Amino acid sequence: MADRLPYGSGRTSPQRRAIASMAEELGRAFTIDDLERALRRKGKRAGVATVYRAVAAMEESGWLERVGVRGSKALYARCDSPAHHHHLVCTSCGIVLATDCPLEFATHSAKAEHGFTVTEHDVTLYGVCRDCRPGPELGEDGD
Amino acid sequence: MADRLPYGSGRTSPQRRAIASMAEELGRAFTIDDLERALRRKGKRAGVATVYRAVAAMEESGWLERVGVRGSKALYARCDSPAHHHHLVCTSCGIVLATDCPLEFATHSAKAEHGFTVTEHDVTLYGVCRDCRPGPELGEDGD
DNA sequence: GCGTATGTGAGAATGGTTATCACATGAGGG
DNA sequence: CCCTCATGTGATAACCATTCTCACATACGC
Repeated sequence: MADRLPYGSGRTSPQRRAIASMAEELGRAFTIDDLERALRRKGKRAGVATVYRAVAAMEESGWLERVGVRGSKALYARCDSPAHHHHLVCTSCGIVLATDCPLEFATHSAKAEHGFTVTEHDVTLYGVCRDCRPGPELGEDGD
Repeated sequence: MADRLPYGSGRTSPQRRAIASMAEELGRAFTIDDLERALRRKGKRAGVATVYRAVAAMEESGWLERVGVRGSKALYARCDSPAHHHHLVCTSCGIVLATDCPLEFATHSAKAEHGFTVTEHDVTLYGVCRDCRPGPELGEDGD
């Protein structure tokens, strides 16, 4: 069901159309930089700020999802299923496979389901510990 | 107790001693900034670069571990167990609890084990997909 | 068509992190 | 002890992904 609109209630524009169609076309995880480069390669131009804004809007609408980082750049990917899930990002080709959420699945299930060999994973759970519930944010960061 | 040395084979220095002891003392997840601030509060001074280098060295030696981010800053925490595991980071107080690795555990187990209420989690598995094994890194980033 | 809320883009600003480089110092050997 | 020099320090500049600014352009409801 891809009838979800890339920009939700936002406006469309030639740039945004190009960006959305390129994100679709890439079919794998990409950085803002990848996206810009791909656009340029197709003769489409879009300022950096515009690409960042467009990607933020697409993420906001749920049409795109942040799927981790590559180096110091954020990684994004098209995301069809509205249901909660997680991602298998191939470090070789960048393909992104969706997989069910419950953390019960593990490395071997990734392998069984997708033939995907997990070599690294990053799992951190955020929440509130026993002593803090229900406390405020750790707001003493001052920045 | 900590028979593992904070700096592995590296040298020690007043600054590094202060930094390591402060990391120990904090007893919870901290950013470089937190660490610096805590040092300053104790009258110990250490340049930014020094703190970054010290933390990098401590991470290298396995004495410290990166346990995610807070905003745009990297989060670190003392890490005793050499065994592979994951972290429960309290967004309220920053306490870090270690938990066994296998992804089979889930939200409810965090709750059962630690009284920790998971409100968010970030799970991404990196590896090599069926079609790529055994391929090279996705090195076309060009920067 | 008009008006205006919204998108665009060049460039500056931000902010965490890393590199530079001159200087200081820990620690092993003599 | 003292020398040596590999290694650590720190002020500062550089880096770089991302965000902001602001003047201008344009989508789209009326």
